[in-house]
Amino acid sequence: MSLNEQIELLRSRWPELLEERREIAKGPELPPLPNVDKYKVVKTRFAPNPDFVLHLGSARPAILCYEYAKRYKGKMILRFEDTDPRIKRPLPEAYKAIKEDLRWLGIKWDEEYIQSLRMKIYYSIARELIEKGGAYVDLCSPNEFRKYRDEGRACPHREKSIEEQLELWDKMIEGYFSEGEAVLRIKTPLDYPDPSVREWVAFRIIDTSKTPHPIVGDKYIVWPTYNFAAAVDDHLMGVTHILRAKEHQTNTIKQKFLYKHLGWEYPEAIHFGRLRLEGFMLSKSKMRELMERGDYEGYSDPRFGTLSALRRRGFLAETIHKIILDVGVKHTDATISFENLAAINRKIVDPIAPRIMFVDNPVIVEIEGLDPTTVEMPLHPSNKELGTRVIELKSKPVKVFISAKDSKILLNKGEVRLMELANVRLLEHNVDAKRIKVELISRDLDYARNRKLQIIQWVPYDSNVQVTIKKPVEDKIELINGLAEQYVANIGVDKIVQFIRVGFVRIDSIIDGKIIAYYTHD
RNA sequence: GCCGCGGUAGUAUAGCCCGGCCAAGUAUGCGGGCCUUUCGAGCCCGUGACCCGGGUUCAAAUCCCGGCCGCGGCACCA
Repeated sequence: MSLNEQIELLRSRWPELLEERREIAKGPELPPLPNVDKYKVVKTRFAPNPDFVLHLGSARPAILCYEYAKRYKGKMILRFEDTDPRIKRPLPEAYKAIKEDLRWLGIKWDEEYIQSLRMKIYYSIARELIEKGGAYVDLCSPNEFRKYRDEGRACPHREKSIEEQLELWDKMIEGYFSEGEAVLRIKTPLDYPDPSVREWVAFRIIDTSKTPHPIVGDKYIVWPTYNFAAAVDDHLMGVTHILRAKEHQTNTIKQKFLYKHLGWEYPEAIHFGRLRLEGFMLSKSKMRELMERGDYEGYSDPRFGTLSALRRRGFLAETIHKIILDVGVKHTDATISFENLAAINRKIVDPIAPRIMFVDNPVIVEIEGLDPTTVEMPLHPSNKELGTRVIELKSKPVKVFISAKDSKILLNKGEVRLMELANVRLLEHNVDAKRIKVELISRDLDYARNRKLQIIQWVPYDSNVQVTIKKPVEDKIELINGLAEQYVANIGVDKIVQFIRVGFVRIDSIIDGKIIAYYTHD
C-alpha cells in the first residue's frame, strides 16, 4: 500500500487520527498569563540596560513580552534603563543596536522610553513619597548603616521630620552633597526577614562631571536606582505584566513596599530562570572584556551568544523565537544544547538553502576521456522552485578540483562518482597526491548506484571562487580555505547556502572576488 | 552565613495548582532500517526520565515532612 493509499484509508475510516497529528504539529505554546481579566489591556515591557547589545538571554524577556502582548492583543513597551552613568555605563551605540536586534527578531513595540530623559518625573515622585513619609534622606556611611540594618534598628536620619527630609532632599538635588554622602531610602519593615530588603536605596549621588551620562551629560547628579525607576515607570506606564529573570525576585519584594507607600497596585510579576547556550559566551561583562583585549570581531564575533553573532552565523530569527517559546517561563535554569538550536534552524533552512559544491584543500583531478561539457544541476534536491544552474567545463581533457579528503577515498577505492558529472577510475597520481589522473568510466548514475560508489562534490578547474569558511571551534575560529562553484558569487551576501557534504554556511562578504562565509551547522 | 526559588530521559519541555485517564507525552540526541546523485532533509522502528527517604491515601511525578543537590538575592548595578 502506498503512503497516499494509507492516508486515504485513514481519512475514510479513522479521520480523528489525522486530526490529532495536526494539533501536535502546532508547536510550543506559552502558559496563560495570570489575572488577564483584571486589566482592560495587557501591557508588557522589555527594559534593557543599553550597556551592551542583546544576547540570547536578553532575547528571552523581549520575545516573551512581545508574544504575550500579541496573544492578548495588548501593548508592548520598550524602555531603556540607563540610570547608572557610573558602574553600568550606557554605550551610546547600544540604544540603536538594541532596536536593530529587536527589529531583526521581528518584534514590534508600541511605546518607547528612555529613563535618563525622565528624571524630573522621578524627582517629583520622590518628593511625593517623602511627603507621605515613605522615604528619608540617609546621611550614614555605608558601614554605619549596615550596622543599624543588621540589628533591625532605625538609623537616626529616619526619625527626622518630613520638613527636614524635604529640605535635605532639595539639598541633595542642588548638589550640596557629593558622591557617597547621602542617599534616599525607602522605608520598609526594619525586621523584614531578608536584610537586603530593608530600607533599600532609591536615589544616590553620582558625580557626572567625572562620569557623564552619554545622553544627558552632567545635567543630573542625583540618580534613581533600578528599583525606584523601574517600579515608578511600571506604574506610570500602565504595565500589567512584568516578565523578568529570577534575579529580580527580591526586587519585586522591594518594589512592593514603594507601591504600598504610594497607594499603587503592583502588576503581575513572572520570574523565569536563566538561560545558557552550550558553547557560547553569554556574559556581557566577559564579552566586553574580551573585545577590549582584541582578537575578537566585535559584538558579532561568532563565539559570542549575541543576537548579532547568531545572525551572522546564519541562525534565523524564527529559530530564536522557537527556542525561547520552547523553553517557556519555567523557574529553573535551562541550558540550551547547540544540537537543539541547530536542529530547529536546520529544519527551517534546509528546504530553502541552495546546494552548492565546495571543496577544501583542493586537489586537481584530470579526467581522461571526458571532453568539455556542461552540467545543469538543480539547486535543491526536492525544492524545484529554486531552479538550476549550469556549470561549464572548458578544458580538454576536463579538469576539476576535489577535496583532499575525498581524494583519499578515490585512492583507496579506485572509483568514485563526481556528483551529476561522471564515474571515474583512478589511473595515477603524483607523490603528494595533489594531482590525480583518472579515466572516465561512464556518466550514468546507475553504474554508481550498482557499485555503491561514493558520490563526491567537485569544482571546475577553470571557473571557481576562493572561499574561506570561519568555523568557531571551542574558543578559536578555524579557517577552512577552499574553492566553490563560481555560482556562489551570484547568490549574494547574507544568504544561507548548504555546501554539499560540508554543512550550512552564511555568506558574509565578498571582497575582491573572495568569499568569507560563516559556518552555521551540519 | 542569612533570605528566597527550584529539582521529569544526554539536552529542552508537557503533566504537578484541581492525586487515579501517566506501566509519564513531545522535540532534539543516540541505535537500527527505508528513501535519496550530499556526511543534509524526509519516513519508519527502537532507546532512554519522575533527586533520595519517610508520611497521608484504596491510589502520589502530583499533597505533607526531612535530607541532598542546583540556582538566585544579600550593591549608593541593572
